[in-house]
Amino acid sequence: MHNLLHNLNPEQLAAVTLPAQSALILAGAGSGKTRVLTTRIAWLIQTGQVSPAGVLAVTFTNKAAKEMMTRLSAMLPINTRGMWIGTFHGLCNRLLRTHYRDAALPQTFQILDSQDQLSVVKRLLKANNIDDEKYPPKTVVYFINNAKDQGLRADKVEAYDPIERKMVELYQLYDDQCQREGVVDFAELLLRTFELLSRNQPLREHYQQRFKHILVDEFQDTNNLQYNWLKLMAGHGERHGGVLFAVGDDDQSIYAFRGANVGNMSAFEREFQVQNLIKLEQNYRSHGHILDCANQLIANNSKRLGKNLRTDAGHGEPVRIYEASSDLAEAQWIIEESKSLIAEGASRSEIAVLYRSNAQSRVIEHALFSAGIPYHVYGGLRYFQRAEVKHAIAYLQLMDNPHNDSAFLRVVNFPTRGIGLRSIEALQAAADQYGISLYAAVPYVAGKAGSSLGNFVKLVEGARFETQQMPLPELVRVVLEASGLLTHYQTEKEGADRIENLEQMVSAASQFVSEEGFGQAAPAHLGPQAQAQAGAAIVNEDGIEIIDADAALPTVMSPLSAFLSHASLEAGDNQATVGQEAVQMMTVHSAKGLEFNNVFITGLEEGLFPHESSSREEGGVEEERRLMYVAITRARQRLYMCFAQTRMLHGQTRYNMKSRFFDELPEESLKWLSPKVQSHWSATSRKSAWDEAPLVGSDNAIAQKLAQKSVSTGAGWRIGESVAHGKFGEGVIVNLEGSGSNARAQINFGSHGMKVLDLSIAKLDRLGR
DNA sequence: AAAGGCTCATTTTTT
DNA sequence: ATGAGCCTTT
Repeated sequence: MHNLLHNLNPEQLAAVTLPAQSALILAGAGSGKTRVLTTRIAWLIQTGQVSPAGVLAVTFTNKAAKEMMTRLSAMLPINTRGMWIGTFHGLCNRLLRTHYRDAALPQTFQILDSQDQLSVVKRLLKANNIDDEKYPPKTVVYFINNAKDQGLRADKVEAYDPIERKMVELYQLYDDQCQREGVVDFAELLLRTFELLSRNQPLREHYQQRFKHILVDEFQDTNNLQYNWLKLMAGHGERHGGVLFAVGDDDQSIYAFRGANVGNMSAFEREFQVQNLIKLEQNYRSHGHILDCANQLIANNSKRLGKNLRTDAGHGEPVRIYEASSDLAEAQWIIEESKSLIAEGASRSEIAVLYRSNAQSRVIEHALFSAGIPYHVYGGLRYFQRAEVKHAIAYLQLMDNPHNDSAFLRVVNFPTRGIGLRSIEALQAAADQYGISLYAAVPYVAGKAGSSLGNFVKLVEGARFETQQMPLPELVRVVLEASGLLTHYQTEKEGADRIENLEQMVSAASQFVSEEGFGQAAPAHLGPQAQAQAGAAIVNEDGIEIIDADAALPTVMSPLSAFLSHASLEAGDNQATVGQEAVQMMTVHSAKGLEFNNVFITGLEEGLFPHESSSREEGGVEEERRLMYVAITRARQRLYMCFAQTRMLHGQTRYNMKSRFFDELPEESLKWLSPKVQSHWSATSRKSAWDEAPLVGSDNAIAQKLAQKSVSTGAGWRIGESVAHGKFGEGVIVNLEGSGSNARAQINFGSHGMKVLDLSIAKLDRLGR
């Protein structure tokens, strides 16, 4: 036991060893949050306060869940595989698989990913002749998900205008359609579980009594449904209840746009009468200057629970700030600095380039590529989302649940087998008429179309029959062949990568089977204890028989069903080159939870970061500031920030002011690097027309304009330059016109708007550094 | 059924 | 500027 608690600081120790009461742990960035969470679980188990089966640990991402299990395994000699550690969605899936009957779902229900959900809605709009201009599918999806996240079914949503009434109607139709198909979307997993346990008292009490300790990670990211789900599980306001241990950081709440409600933290404190609030403020990650920046910046937010990070490490290097003349120059600077970091011995994977929006990555990628520096861009399509993989999955889905219309439509004519639009329309009509799935409607379609469709059905049935006794990886291999997918891509000229991805699915299946313990004869792979339990009914104190989820899971789910859930719930990696020794590029959002020795925060300009759309939303700028806080706290040793005077965005040149966040940082922790002014005007190493234009002339109209203007005014003002005006404050010169005494400047004063000032009259100060 | 042309939007993302 | 989705053409 002493081993476990060894090396914990006083706050961490207090959090880990709290009594069995609800607690809120305010865990600052880099304060050892995951360590506290996992050590708490280990300590509870080791001291005999709870058995591994009595722990429920909830995370948002599979990655976090996996990490928790790995760390826990290292601390205790237990098998964490059977433990209830997972994402909200993964845990709900587990519960619904077991209690599918009570949840009114087919045993082989399948999970729609966002793409599939959108396609269901599009189909629905078409089938009901609804104008998709007036009701854009994306908006409808948003409406539905939003309602579900609030815990509301269609009959409970209040509509205030005809549009909303129609939306509610569509919501109902959508749910009906999903029910017919035997599919559930992500939000449905949670809502269905919530409703199941709300209405089924014995079941609810069973789990409430079972889960003595519930632990939640990233609590600030919970939405209302998730919070209510946790309340239900913890038996809040009920006789049977576990203890809720919530860990989060309100300063790192950056997902309001997808329904996260930071207010859940204070709600939890109030509703659970939390006596144990512990702040983890000791930071083990960043040097002093970096933390000072983070602290001073976030102090500008009004709604905070309050927290200040401290470190024992020294000040370290000051934060270096660079004002680039253009986005290209910004990228070039990042290259130069990265090169010297690498020359000093920094590993490339310890350099991260962060940006507010994905569009910014392009220029930087280009510069890194030209410089021959390997890089890796986060984001993009994940493995299970790639078209060819989704096609293969669709065949598997049809074998397991033929009523999944999305899967049916995806592959009924892929590879092409002469089933065109007309056949599908006829089939859809029959399906609508009888209220059945497309697959089930096939026998009702006569003629040639009927026979092609019939052949497709035979193909699926045949594959199902043929693979009945096969281990999962072999099954996948057979389906890849039988579906014609492999042959199809073999004949295609650009198909090599796709074939490779398809082949990879066989190994993904092998890996899944061995890692998740879903061998063909499932119970044999479990430990003796689980085998004894498997399928056994548990009688609770009310004398009601309940099949507990972990006893029943392997018997209730075929390896195929399990693999399909896995494909939906864990979309896989996004690139072939994982873990390469490469510079890491990502949005600030995806950097959350990561840390690097060297971090660049780029594009720190008004309109970009903070993003312009944030000023329109209530609390938007505060969320942007938290985002900036997350960005800063990713850095261990060196932090770089930069911005550009001119930037290409959406095909237009923009002149942004530097970000307001610079004004919120402690000057003594910063080192402003004077821009190499001539680099913008005379750089010859760069091929860009933009940079070369003033020297050699070019057909780049904007560059020419720029060059002429800067000469014609003679006053020395330059487009992109920052200035200060007595009345309007700081601004950026966007354009220059006229010359001599007629010289005027068009200046963007941010919140004071765009002004055209006469340069011979207006008093302007240069703001260059 | 594939290829080429047009319009349109374009913050952030996991499950 | 760029790419995705949709529509037209071959």
